[in-house]
Amino acid sequence: MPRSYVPEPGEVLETLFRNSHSVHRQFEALLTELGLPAYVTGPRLRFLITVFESGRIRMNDMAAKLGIQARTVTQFVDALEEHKLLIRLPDPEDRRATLLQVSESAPPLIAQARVAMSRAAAQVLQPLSPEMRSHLFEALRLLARKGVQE
Amino acid sequence: MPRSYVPEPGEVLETLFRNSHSVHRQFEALLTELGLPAYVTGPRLRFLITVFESGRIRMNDMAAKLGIQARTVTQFVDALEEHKLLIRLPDPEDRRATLLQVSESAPPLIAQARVAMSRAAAQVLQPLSPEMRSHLFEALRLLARKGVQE
DNA sequence: TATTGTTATACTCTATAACTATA
DNA sequence: TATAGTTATAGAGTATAACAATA
Repeated sequence: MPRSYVPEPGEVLETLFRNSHSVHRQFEALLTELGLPAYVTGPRLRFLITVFESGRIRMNDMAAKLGIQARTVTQFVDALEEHKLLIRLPDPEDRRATLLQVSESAPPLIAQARVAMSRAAAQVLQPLSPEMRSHLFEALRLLARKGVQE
Repeated sequence: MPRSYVPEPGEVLETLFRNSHSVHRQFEALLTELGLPAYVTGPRLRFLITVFESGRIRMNDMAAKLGIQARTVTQFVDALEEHKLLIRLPDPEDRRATLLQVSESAPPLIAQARVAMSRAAAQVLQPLSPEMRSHLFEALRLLARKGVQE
């Protein structure tokens, strides 16, 4: 296939779907290999890291930020709080609201997870040249920006 | 960010994870918009299309092909057979085995789904130039090849 | 003994709808 | 009346383990 081949959009999407499962599995396997507990799944990690980067954030805002329902947020928080990675705080400005904050044990776990992510990525991206990796990243970054807008 | 920036592998993966949820949702929404029934989900469609492209295939081989467990295959087949999209045939060469084949009503539905996939992709990939789309496709194709080997 | 697919069971991610407490 | 979060419930995707039929 020549380098200038411009694929049908549907083809690109189909390729993306076919791969995402295998990529996710490789990633979760590496998390386990690095000694991270089984309850630290991909989505929970994404949730935890988002809270970590936000400092303190309302549950409601988490729902908006991740594009999930309030109910789903409650479930993530229940699971992460049970494992002492997250704490709920009352919002002093609105007694209906709840603020989230990571616990003291979260940052080391996040650091470990990032190592896992790095290794998983290195493994997954190994067949790509640095140039292609750069292209892929730029494409994903643009797609991400669009995702935020919707 | 200059074009020659080569990202950390972990960064690429994190971007991929952050986006895949939003992409999947956009896709499923379009499936519904095009009038496809709600039980035709992404994974089921992937399963159905794989059988379609194989002609006749053993359940066991489907598990290997998709990287899922035998139990999970049974579940997909149960669901798709219930909705008359797939049929089970006894394998004449091995009485333990079961062959899968799509039903007559599957091909039109697959065609419709491909339209949805095309539109979803066009929508998702809109922010990319044709050149970047081509790069993205090439990268995904290489990653897919690796996925098959594992 | 090993393999194919199923039954039994469980966990995670996600959603909608009804409800409680507050605003 | 509207909003924040929870309880109740459900469906989809995935997995492991035990089992029956067949090889």
